[in-house]
Amino acid sequence: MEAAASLPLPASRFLSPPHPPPTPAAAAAPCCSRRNISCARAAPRAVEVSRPPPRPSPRRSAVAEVKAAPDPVAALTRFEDVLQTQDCNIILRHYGETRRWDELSKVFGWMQEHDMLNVASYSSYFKYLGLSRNPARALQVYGDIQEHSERVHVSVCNSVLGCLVKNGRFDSSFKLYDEMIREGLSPDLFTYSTLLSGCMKLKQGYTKAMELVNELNSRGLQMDSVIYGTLLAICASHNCCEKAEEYFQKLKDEGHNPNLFHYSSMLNAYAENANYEKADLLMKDLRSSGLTPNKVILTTLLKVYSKGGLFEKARELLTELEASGFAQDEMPYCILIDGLVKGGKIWEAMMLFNEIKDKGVKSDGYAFSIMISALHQGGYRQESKQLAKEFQAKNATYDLVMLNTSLRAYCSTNDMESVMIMLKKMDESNISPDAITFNTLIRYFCKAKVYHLAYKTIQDMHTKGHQLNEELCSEIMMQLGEAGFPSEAFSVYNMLRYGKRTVCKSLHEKVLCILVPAGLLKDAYIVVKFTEKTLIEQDNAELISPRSLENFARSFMVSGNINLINDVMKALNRSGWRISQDIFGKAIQRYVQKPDKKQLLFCLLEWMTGQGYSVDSSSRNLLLRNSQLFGQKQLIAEILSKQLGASRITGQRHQNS
DNA sequence: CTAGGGTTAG
Repeated sequence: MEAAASLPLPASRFLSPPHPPPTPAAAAAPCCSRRNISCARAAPRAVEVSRPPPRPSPRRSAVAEVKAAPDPVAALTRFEDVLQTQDCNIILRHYGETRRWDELSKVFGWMQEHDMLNVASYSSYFKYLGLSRNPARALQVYGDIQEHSERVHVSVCNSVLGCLVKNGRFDSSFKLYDEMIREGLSPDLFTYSTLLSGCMKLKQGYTKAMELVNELNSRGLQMDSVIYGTLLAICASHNCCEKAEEYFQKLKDEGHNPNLFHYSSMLNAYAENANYEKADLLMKDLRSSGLTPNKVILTTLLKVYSKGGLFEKARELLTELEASGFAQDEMPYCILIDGLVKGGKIWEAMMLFNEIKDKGVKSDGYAFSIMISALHQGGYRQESKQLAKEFQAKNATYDLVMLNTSLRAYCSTNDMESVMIMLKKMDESNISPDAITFNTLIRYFCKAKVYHLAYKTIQDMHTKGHQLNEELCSEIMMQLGEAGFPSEAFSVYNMLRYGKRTVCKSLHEKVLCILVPAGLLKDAYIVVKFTEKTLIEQDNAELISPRSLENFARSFMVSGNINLINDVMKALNRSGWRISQDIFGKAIQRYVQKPDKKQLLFCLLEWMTGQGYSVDSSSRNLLLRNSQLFGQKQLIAEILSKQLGASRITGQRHQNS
């Protein structure tokens, strides 16, 4: 077990040529040799007597021929009458094992058409769809299974769930599992194991894992050693140290011997809190139980010491790792470098970084990214950029983290050319930017005062479904307003508003102060209406100051869309602001200029009466003077007198308050 | 001749 733990994956799986020699003899060789061992003792003579004729059966040779054919579908069709489902499964697995995904799918499609699928076919196909990173196809094929007994078959279910988990589709794996249960799946230990391994990288993974453990127990299943390993790993990565200790003890109590997986997870749990005393005790326990620490154990212990600031001990341990040949790649050095940086010893970290460069330790860029970030954070911008350049000059391959790290180094030294090179690299390597990338760029474009680029990047970030950084974006919203791009500013406001449940209260007022002077009154009205809605939902104090509301109202009455005037009045009133007579006066002036809107005018006046508002004397005179324009002289006079009467009662109340 | 689980780094 321990030996297997530190061994890499079987190399042959990756080194085997894409088209292995299809000779039946070679394919059968391992099988024969295994049989010889057992058969030699049991019945040595029977082999000679009962050996079948060397001539292979027609089914066997058909399988061999399809495996070797350049066009497997054509070959399958040729042998349609000979092959059975289990033969096709052999062929399917062959294309899976040799990683020929295109042929794999074609063979599966052919089997589907010829109604030659059984649970084994599905299980295998889902496994390879997992390996070829195609969970969507697995979901689709699973969804198309008609036969109920196949849909809830535990191996079919386990394989499709495994495919999802392997590809990071944790949410859909849990959803699908619930569906399977509803349809009648009886999950086994492997089902739970598969789902639990999905909890490892999930933010709410610990809670979900506890749910699954309860469920597993209530079904009468017993946790095995591997499940305990998974659980310990989940506890460690979710910083539940005490829970990890509890499970570790339970594992022992149930008669299991902890192995190196369990110990390494425990160490990892202690590393999170830098609990080196407990880690040392655990190491004693490990050795006394007869286990030998492997590369992972020693590396994780190094993490405990590094995080705990025990740099002397960490150094010693690193030397031990080197002596054991466990320090051939940069990982253990990275752990110590990272610890030194976080402990404020940036120059010691730098020295170790240089040391591994001199030693020629194999690097994937991790050490570079740690140092580039460390220098950046320490304020050594130029040095940080130098390292980024050095990495770039090595012509190494980039991943997302390395790109982000380099990008930040270039942005903070205002090296636009290198920024563009990084973006090009990102494109070429098909790496999609994440929130960090976007925010780095937005911050940079903002600082460089290239607001249109900042805006474009915000838009891009929003479209790709990332949550915007409110502080940064509201800063750019202001800048866009100042630079004469009010529509863009409003668009940023909307992206913030729709992206988050709550935004900072002052955001609404800020955008209003951009929109009103720019004459974008309809947009300003949308802002006011929205805050009115928020007021109802959150029941809190004013989001927009009376002063800004008044500015908006005045502008709207003068030049806003006349058809919306009444709506705006109502919205203003609902937002808790007492509309001044001056504003009503402006509205009435507008209506007097447009007599065909008389219905709207009447509505306004009626509404005012209902709300206890009244027009001032000059508006009153204006209306009476122009009442013939509206053709309803009598009606206007009536409405006004009713309003006057009403306001004598309520008006006083408002003045007093 | 069905699927299938656990440990370390930016």
